[in-house]
Amino acid sequence: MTSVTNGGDRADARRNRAKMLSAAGEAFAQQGLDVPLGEIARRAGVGAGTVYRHFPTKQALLEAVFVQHLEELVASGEQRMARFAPAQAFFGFLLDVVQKSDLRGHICDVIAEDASWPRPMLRASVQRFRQVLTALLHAAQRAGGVRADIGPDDVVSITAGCVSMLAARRDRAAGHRLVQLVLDGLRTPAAVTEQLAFRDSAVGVCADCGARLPLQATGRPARYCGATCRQRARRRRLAG
Amino acid sequence: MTSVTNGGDRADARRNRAKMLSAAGEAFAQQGLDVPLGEIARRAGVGAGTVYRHFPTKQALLEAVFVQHLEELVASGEQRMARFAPAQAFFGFLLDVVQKSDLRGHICDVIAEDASWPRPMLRASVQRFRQVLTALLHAAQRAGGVRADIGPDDVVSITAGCVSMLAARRDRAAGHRLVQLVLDGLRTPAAVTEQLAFRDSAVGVCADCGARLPLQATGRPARYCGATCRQRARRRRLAG
Amino acid sequence: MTSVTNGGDRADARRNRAKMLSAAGEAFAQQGLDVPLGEIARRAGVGAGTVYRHFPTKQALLEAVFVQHLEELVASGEQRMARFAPAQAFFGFLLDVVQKSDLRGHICDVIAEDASWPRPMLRASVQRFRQVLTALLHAAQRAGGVRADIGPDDVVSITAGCVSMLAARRDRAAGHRLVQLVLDGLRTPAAVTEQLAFRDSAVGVCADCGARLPLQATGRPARYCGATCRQRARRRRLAG
Amino acid sequence: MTSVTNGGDRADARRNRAKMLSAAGEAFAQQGLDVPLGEIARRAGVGAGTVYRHFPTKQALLEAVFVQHLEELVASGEQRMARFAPAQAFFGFLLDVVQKSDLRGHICDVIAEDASWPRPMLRASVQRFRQVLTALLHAAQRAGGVRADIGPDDVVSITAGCVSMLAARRDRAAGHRLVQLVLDGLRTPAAVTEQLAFRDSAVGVCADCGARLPLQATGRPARYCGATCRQRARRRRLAG
DNA sequence: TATGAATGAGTCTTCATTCAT
DNA sequence: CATGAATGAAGACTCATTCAT
Repeated sequence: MTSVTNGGDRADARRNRAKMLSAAGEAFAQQGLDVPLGEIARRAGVGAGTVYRHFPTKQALLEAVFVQHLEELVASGEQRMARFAPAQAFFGFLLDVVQKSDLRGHICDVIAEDASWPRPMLRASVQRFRQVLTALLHAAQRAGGVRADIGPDDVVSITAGCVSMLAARRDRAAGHRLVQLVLDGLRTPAAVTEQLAFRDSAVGVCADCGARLPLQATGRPARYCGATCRQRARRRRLAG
Repeated sequence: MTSVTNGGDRADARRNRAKMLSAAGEAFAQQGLDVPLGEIARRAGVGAGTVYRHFPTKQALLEAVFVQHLEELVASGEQRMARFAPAQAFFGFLLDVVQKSDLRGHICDVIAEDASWPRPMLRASVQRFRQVLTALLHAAQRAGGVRADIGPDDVVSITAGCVSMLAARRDRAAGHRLVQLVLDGLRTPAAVTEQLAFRDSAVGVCADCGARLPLQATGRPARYCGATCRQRARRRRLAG
Repeated sequence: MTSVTNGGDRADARRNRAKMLSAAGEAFAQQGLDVPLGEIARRAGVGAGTVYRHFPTKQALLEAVFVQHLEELVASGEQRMARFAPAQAFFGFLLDVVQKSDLRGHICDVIAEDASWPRPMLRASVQRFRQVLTALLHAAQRAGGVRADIGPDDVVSITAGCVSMLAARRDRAAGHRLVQLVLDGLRTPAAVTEQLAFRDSAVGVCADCGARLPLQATGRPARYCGATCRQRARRRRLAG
Repeated sequence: MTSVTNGGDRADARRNRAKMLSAAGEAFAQQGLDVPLGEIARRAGVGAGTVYRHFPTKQALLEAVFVQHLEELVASGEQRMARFAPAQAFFGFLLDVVQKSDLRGHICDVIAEDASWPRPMLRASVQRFRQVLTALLHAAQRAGGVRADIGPDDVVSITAGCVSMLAARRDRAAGHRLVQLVLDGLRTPAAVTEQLAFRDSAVGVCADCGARLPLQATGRPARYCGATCRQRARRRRLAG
């Protein structure tokens, strides 16, 4: 569906395309948007011409990478919307966006609607992304978990800022704490106080996505809102 | 072309150097770090060779631009430290850093201590910058205006994030509001609640830097902590 | 995709070959000899590999196009030799060559004996072409319709020049007039004078190929030497 | 005046520019318009970047070559117009054009007014060229030396054809004879007959440009109309 | 066998850096 | 000392040709 070339039915071609997208994503993230195409080709283990067969220009390749990234985020957002409480879904989504946007912050320029990226496919993906984001935001606002004076553009900007914050930080754990701190700024003042109170006692809030946890009278207090967050936190601990 | 005295020549050279630094700063900000050196020379109204006489490589020029930028920030920070109350000085300084770092966020990579920038002069400037920042932070923390669990690195990261936020935003006023929101996250929980309360009644806090204002029983309530912030806010209103 | 019988497969292959030759001819004519092979394959509706199955290199394809072209011209020349009076046959043949060599003059390089085209098949075709041309020329010279101081090479050169003339001209009718004018230069001086006199009265010469017409005492004077020329002229009038 | 760069005052730069133009002219003529720019740079003895400093694209270089060529022709035409009798000037000019257009006929595409060459400088040169050509043609027609039913476009086409003729011919002398033959087709029928008669007796016509010579009663009959044609014919003999 | 994906050498073009004027 | 011309290494992109499916 996201292919630039139309009917590439051959299995090897599809595999190559995936290899290139993945290699390009890593290369852009590690070496910046100026990484030579030859480097991407080398990482993907193909010739330069093969890259051009699939993506007519370097710009097209970059856009394909972004499109793929956005679509993963959209899928994740839609799942959260269906499974979690509004505020939990919203903040979990934002964390997801920030953590998966390792592309040294270059993704920011794309998420922020920018007239200089006119390719229709990318534009459509950006729109879908913003739709999901807006839906999550409004639901969370209706549920009282997010300040009412915040709009989708604000959320996008804050997200972009968090990505930069993370990119500028070698210490991932510290970075994550900061992201939490910044995102907390989006909560309603009441919710902030609540959060702070809870956090002081280290009880009642998911240690990963920050969503409130149902208080249980007995048993060991839950630290995470579910298996997903527990696993994510664990991976983060292991990754250092 | 040559002036009357040898001393005049040196003055010419200094003026040229300033022209180049200024032109380079604008060029980097507007066209990114990939702007050709010829373009910078053209903006400065000098030949390419002249740029090389003053800066041995393009990298050196870039660093000189950053050094100048950092030194301006340092000077501003030292003034604030001398003139304002700790928290006010700290937050005013952060706002200053964010607003003057129009270099589309490229400055972030520099402020964040990075091993790939080994030039001693830049390194020294970065250190001075971090010293001022640390002093301001600790003073504000001792005064109870800033959360105690925040370190200098965190502040740098947050600042970098705010620059990105502003860069991704066409609407400057909205961007500024967001920056305020994020920086508020650094205040102590008590201070936050206070702020929020004050802000609701629109009294007692500088509308620009957010520092607390001395409550006066009579007379028109102050909106700004001083002439500087009033002027800055005015410029922002005029700029739209 | 495969037909019913093996014989059918061979027929398919022959049809494919014809499609490719025709597509290549058009492509070379319209876009020059630098047209990509992929473009030719696309025009022929086959894959690039199929072209290579039939023609080992692009050069070979080009030569096959020329061979086909030359053989059509040879066939046409032989027919004229058998059916028309010598001068009429000669000039008609030249017109044919010029008009069918729409390949923007690229054919010139081939017709002119050139050592850089060493493929035997092409060489044979060129030889056959020159044999026919020489036979027509000599016959016309023996018949007194063409200057005696002209050799086959001269005729080839003049033909090439006429093709260029036509190619440089958007107005086909005007181009055709010029070709006539140039070819008239090959006639014997006496014939030229005759022609001019005739042309003044618009009688006695085929209005298309310029061959002399038998004068008839009665009846409507003939404008063309035969149905072929009449038809050709008509097509030209319709094409504008 | 024809420079793309504006104030290239330095002597070495001007010399380099001339070297490049000359090298490019030869390269285009010998290897066609597809000759790599590196080859041109090599012939000129400069680096590839130097070519691009003077001519921003390959197309621009090609056009500069044509402009220079056209301006030489224009200058030659204007001199002839001032010094010779109309018909003599006209035919001498055409010979000049044909002989100097060694660019394997590629010049044809340029002389023939073509919308795909929109650069203003080239366009201006083409216009000047056509003005001179038209002036020469009309003067010769008024003087009765050229058929009245010929227009400037016809002359351009014929010239282009002659260039191709010459290009397809290794034997320069034979080529020259053919050009004469074709150009004679432009003379008035009366002039043709005259020419032919004269030529038979080898008296009274310039052996190079074909202009009539004043008959002298005594002394050795003149073979050329002046020193220029004599010299040109001699060069041609030596060149073989 | 036909297809079209992969290849990589070759081309145009840019630009940091050097150097003659 | 300033200038801007020259350099050439490097990058984006094309396309003839080969080869796996």
